[in-house]
Amino acid sequence: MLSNLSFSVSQSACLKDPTQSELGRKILKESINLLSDMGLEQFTFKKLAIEIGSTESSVYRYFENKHKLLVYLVNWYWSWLQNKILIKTYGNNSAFYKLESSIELLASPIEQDDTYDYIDQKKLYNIIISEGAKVYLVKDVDAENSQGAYLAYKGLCAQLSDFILAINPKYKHSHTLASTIIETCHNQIFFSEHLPRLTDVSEDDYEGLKDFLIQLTSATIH
Amino acid sequence: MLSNLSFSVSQSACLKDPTQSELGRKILKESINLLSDMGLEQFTFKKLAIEIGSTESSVYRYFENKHKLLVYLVNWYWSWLQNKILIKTYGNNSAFYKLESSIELLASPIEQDDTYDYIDQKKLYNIIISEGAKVYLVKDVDAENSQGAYLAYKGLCAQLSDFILAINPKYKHSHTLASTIIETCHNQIFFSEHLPRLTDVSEDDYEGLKDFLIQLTSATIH
DNA sequence: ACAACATAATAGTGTTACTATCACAAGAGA
DNA sequence: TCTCTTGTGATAGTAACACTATTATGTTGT
Repeated sequence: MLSNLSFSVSQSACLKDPTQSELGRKILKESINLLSDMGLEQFTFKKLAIEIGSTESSVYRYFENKHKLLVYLVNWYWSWLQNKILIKTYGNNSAFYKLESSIELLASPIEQDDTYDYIDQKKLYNIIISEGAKVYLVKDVDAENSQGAYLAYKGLCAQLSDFILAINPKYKHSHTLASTIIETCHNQIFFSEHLPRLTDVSEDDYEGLKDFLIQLTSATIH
Repeated sequence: MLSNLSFSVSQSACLKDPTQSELGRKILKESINLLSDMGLEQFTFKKLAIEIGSTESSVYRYFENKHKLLVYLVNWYWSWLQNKILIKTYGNNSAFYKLESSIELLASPIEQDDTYDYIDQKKLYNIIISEGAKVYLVKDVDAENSQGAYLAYKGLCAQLSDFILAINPKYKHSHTLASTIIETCHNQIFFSEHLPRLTDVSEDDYEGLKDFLIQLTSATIH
């Protein structure tokens, strides 16, 4: 069954696999709640420890610091999304359908997938939109990159790039366009919620955003 | 002379106008150096104070905190850039030329403009690319927005939006496309330097980036 | 000569981001 | 049963950070 295809999350961001223990899963669950509520800057391991009824030092056994925890969560999302795309585009559909489906998955409010009860995907999606870029907008991006911190993002980008090239093998900017689609999606949702003068997308108007992205993509490729 | 047109920077981000005193100008100059070198997270007022041979408390008389200082600098850049665009597109040129010129200014290595000797524009451009998004990716974005922290960005976006509408008055996503162009420009430069698998733009290949953006824009609008 | 102002110098506070150590409980193997 | 490991809790401590407050000093304008 394709729908049961599992995916793996890179363990390079954590010291110990948080999915394998009760405390680890509580850390994931509660950090998603707190990050989604208060944002990365206000979030601390102290607050998290209080929330899960544990201690700072216990949290540090799983993650070196809050940035690594964010990297883990963002990677989880990228891996999960790529998996969703693979499932949806499996089979011999047209390349354009595949790209369109990917954009739809990227720019859609998440439906909860209860396979992972320690991950609230709607809240995780909020975190991606508000905090996602912070995983790479850091001084030691190169060091983290060489440790594989962004492999899942690159995988997703490569996937979209392949769909683009299948539509037009001569298009020279498939990766550029792929990452533009991904980033624009999050930016525009953020703008629609907080800086509406920067966009024509209305709050929660995912259809409008999809239309924009699909029209932009297909016009650009051809 | 249009080239001498002056521009004003919103003073809402600072407690006292830093351009009006020797210490204020030193704060601007040295904070640009430090931010460009070490990034926002490692930057502190303590380090800045040492660098300018002053004290933390003196710096606090100009800016409430380092985030406000970043907001000031980013606003300075947006205002300066919009001014550059106004100068370059003045007169009855075609709308497409105006949009193309704007993209060129956005996606170009800065030539130093020595009118403001306390602002190193090349370093400021680096800060925009690596830290720019952090001015709005914060929890209290709505509060800062209502205090006018992003007026310059909105102004620039409105400017590009007008050019887009002059080309095709029926296009429904002029603001969305405008902010997409701006954000994509910075993202892709960052990717080309740090995460090359996410882009086809090579490091320092500003021409390639311009070509991508102009082709994307003109294909999308028509 | 005096007032107003900008800056320097110093001190202090609460929080953050860790690191270290020790104690304890559960389970696994000998 | 004994012991060894593993995971967790409890406690303590440190350096840096993000401020706030106070007082002193020097400079400028009237």
